[in-house]
Amino acid sequence: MAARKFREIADLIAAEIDGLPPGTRIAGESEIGERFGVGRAAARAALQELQRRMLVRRVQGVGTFTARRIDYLISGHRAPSWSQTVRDSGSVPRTVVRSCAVAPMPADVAGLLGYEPSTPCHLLQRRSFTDEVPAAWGLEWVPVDVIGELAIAVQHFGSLHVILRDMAGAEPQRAWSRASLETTDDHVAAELGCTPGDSAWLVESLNHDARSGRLLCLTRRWMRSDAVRLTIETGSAPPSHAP
Amino acid sequence: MAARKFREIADLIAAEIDGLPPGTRIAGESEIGERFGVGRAAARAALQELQRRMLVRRVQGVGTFTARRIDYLISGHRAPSWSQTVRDSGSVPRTVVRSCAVAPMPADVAGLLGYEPSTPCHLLQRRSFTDEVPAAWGLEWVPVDVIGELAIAVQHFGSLHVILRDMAGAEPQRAWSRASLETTDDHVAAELGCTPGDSAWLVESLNHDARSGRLLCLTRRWMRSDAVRLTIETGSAPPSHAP
DNA sequence: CAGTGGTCTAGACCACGGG
DNA sequence: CCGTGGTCTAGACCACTGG
Repeated sequence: MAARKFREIADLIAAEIDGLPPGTRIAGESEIGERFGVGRAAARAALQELQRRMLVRRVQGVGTFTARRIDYLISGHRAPSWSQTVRDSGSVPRTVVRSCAVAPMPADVAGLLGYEPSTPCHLLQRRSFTDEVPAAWGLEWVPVDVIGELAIAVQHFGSLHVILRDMAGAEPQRAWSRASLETTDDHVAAELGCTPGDSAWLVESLNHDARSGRLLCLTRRWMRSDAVRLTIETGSAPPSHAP
Repeated sequence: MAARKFREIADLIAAEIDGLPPGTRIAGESEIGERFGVGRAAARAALQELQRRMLVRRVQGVGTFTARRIDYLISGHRAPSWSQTVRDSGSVPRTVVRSCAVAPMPADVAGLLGYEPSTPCHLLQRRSFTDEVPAAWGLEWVPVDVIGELAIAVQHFGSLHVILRDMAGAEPQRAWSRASLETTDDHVAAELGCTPGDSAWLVESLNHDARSGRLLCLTRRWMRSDAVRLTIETGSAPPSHAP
C-alpha cells in the first residue's frame, strides 16, 4: 500500500466536491476517519491537503466547506473596482468601512499622487468580503479636493469606484499598480481572518481619471490568496488568440 | 501556558536564523524536540511553520536549511532575463536545457507572436536554479527566423537573453506579460522539485526588440513562490518617492 | 548504514462557535 | 452543551539521502 493514504483520500474527496457550490459543508475529520478506516491524523492531513490546494476553507468550531477563488484581473484596461470584479466573477461583494478620517497626506503617498505632503486627504480603511468570506483589507487615500464628503457616501455606496464616478464625475482607471505575494503579520492576518504567516497579495494601485488624467486615489490593499486568484498583466498588447 | 508551543518555538528560531546565509543547515526535528522539551509533533509543527513562512527549506533525507527568496520585478522597464535578475538579487543563477527542438508553432503561440500557425520555431524547455535550488521551469518559443541555430548556443550561454542580444542583435524587452499564482500538478511539481499542490507562479511573457519592435519570443514559465518573491508592475508612472 | 523528514496510530486536552 | 478544528504526546514504521 502506498504510504500516503491522506493523498488518496484527498484526491478522492477533491473529485467528489468538484462542482459543488461554494460554501457547501463537507465531512469533518472524524467522519473522514470512520469512512476510510484511518486515524484522525490521516483524515486531518487529507483535509489540510485540500485546504492547501485552496479547494476548501476550514473554520475552527464550525466545519469544513467548499471554497472557490474569484478571478481578479489587474490590467490597464480593466476598471479598478472590487465590487464589479467580484460580481463579474459570480460572487456577492460586500465592503465595510473600518475607519474613515481626514488626515495629512504622508510623504510617500503625496509623491505618488503628485500633491504636497500634508495636503488634507481622506484615509479610508475598509474590509471586503466575497460571499461573506473575508477576502481583502487595506488603506485608501483620496485627496479632499477630489471628494469633499466621503465618510457619509462610503457608508451608503459600498463602492469607491461608484462614488468617484457619480460624485466626482470621473472615470477611474489604473495609472500604475504593483502586486506581490507576501506573508501576513499578526495585524493583517486578523483583518483577513486567516493565520499569521499565511501568504496574501499586497496590491498597490494609483488610479486616475481616464478622460482628464487627473490622479484620484492611491490604494494599498491585502487580499487573501486563497480567496482571490489574481492575475496581473503588463503592457498594452492584447492577447489576440487569432487562429 | 499558551496552547501553541510550536508557534513560540518557530518565532524563537525565526529570530535565531535571521541574517544567516541562505543554505545554512539548522536543527532537525529531534534536536528541536530535545532542546525545548517537546514531542516530535510539536517540533515538526514549528519547522513546518517556518517553511510556510518561506524562511526555511526542508528536504527529506537531508535536513532543514535557511532559505531566501530572490526578488523578481516584472515591469516594462526591466530586461526579461532570469540570469541577470538572479545575479542582481545576489544569488547564483544556473539554467539547464531539458529539451530543444524545432517544431511547428501552435496556434495560440502564433497568434501572440504574429506568425502563421505551423511556422517553424524552436521549442525550448529549460529548468533554472538559484544557488543550486530548483526555482523555475517552462517552455519558450523562438521563431527560427529570429535565431537559426539555438540548440548549440543555448548549451554554451546559459541565458536566452544573451543569445538574442549577441547573436540576433536585439535588445529584448517585455512587450506584454501576465503572472498568476497557481497550484502545481504532478508534472510541474516534479520539475520544480516541490510537492504537487504547492503554489507557484505561472508567468507568460511576450518579448520584442526594444529598438525595432520586432517580436522575438514567447515564454511560459513556472516559478516556485518560495524561491521567487515576484513583483509585477503595470503602467508607466515611475514610483517617485519624492519628499 | 545512520540520520533526516514523511506518514500514521491511539489517545488526550483545548479553543472556538453555534444551538 | 456539543461538535468542530487545533494542538500535543508517545511511539512506530517508512522513504529518502548521504557517507
